[in-house]
Amino acid sequence: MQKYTGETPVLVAVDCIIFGFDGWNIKLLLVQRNLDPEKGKWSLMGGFMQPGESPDDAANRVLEHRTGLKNVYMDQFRVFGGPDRDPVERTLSIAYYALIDINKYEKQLNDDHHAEWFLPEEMPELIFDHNEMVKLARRQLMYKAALHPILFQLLPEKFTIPQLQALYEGVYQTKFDDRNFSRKLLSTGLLIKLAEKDKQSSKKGAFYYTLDQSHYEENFESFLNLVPNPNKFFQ
Amino acid sequence: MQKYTGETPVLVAVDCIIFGFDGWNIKLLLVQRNLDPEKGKWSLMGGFMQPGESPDDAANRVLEHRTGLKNVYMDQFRVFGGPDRDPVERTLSIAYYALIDINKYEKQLNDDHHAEWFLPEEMPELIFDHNEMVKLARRQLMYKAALHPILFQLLPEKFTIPQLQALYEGVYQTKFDDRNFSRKLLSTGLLIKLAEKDKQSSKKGAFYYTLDQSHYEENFESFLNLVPNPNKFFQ
DNA sequence: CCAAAAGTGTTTCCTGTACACCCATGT
DNA sequence: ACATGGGTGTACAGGAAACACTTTTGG
Repeated sequence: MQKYTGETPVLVAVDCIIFGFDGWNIKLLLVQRNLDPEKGKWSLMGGFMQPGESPDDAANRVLEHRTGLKNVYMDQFRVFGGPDRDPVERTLSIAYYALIDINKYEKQLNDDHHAEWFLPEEMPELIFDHNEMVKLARRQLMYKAALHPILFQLLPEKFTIPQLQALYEGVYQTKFDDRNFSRKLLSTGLLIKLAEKDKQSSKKGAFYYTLDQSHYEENFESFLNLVPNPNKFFQ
Repeated sequence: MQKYTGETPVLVAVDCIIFGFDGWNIKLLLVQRNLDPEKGKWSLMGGFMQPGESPDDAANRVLEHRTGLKNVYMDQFRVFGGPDRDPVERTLSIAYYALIDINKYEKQLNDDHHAEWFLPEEMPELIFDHNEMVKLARRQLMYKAALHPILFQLLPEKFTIPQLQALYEGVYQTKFDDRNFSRKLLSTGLLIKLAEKDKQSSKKGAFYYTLDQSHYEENFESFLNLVPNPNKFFQ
């Protein structure tokens, strides 16, 4: 077989920044690295791309292996490729962020792999350039979630509007006006109201909603305005 | 030196979708490929990432080598990594789009490298998955230019508002209202009016403007609304 | 009956859009 | 004078944001 001679191949890895939401806070899933160098230190979930795999395949495999979840929302957001980013050998990393429903996550795997959920403020130091990856992923999430309804991916099938709001407030670290928030979200036409109420967090109870899947997919690329004054977060 | 054993390295390339604007139309710069396979066929400008180079370095090198231009606006927008995308050998491609001032481009290099500017509608078939890359790059350009003032990068130092409008109309393939367009752009505070007028295209003449560089950089990440009814392009 | 949270109403403001008109000037 | 494009003025509609109030129900 013909080859491109004289070119130097490099290793290619994928790294996943995995976001979850526990009802109050956004959290990140980290693992303790099980190979040298930096064995035992905290890192993102990642792995090398295998022959026959596309980068997306690799990212999905890593995610399934670590969390037991398939068909997860993922966004490839940046390649990290500085020549010295991995001290062992030149490795290119394709970074993805993933949004998962924390309730579907299998705790069993968690323990097996020495994985743990962290609040962004309480994260330990990570290996290599993983700190930078997390920083960029959080920014990217804020950017995209201001325009597109991706945060639904972090919630269970049915959820209440106050839950949804708590999620947005977690991502943007601000309080939003309750009344405007619910009206804004309802006006998108993305939500289907259910008969059932959640009575856990209040006496009156909040109605459950689900996502209108077809409407969601059709208008996903359009610009919405889900966050008040988004520019204040990007200046 | 320690190594990750058992992992398969792959070649990594960068490919650049280079946009230019000749005053009336958006154009794309393509080259005739000078190595096998597919020698002589049209392709994007690309090259392999070299040891010691980051992907951004590689993209800048390719661009400078082919156009003579440095410090060009580039955006890494997607990795193309299907296992069979290059028939010769597994190659990952990191795709960038670049926006250049067509007047600064050196025609000499053009001829040397068998490069040519094409209208998007008149482009030849390209090798590998380059057609798909172009398609995605054009979409990405529309997306980003609706929110951020990147299209200025395609114009010379000084330009008139009608020129700017023609550019936007080229990118979105629509007519915009002249009066609203100029008012909207002026209200961004990005433009500095010059004393001089361009009398080429009208008797009254249109004032030249330049970009307020500091304002541009400071607010680059904020959302602007530069395009009327942007959602119609993404539904 | 009161407290606590859900969620609907109302008003104000501002921005995006549509459309009419005046301006400058080379021929 | 007049045609041709450049640019400003105006008027309206709809959406975003600020703030008030009612509704529900467990204790």
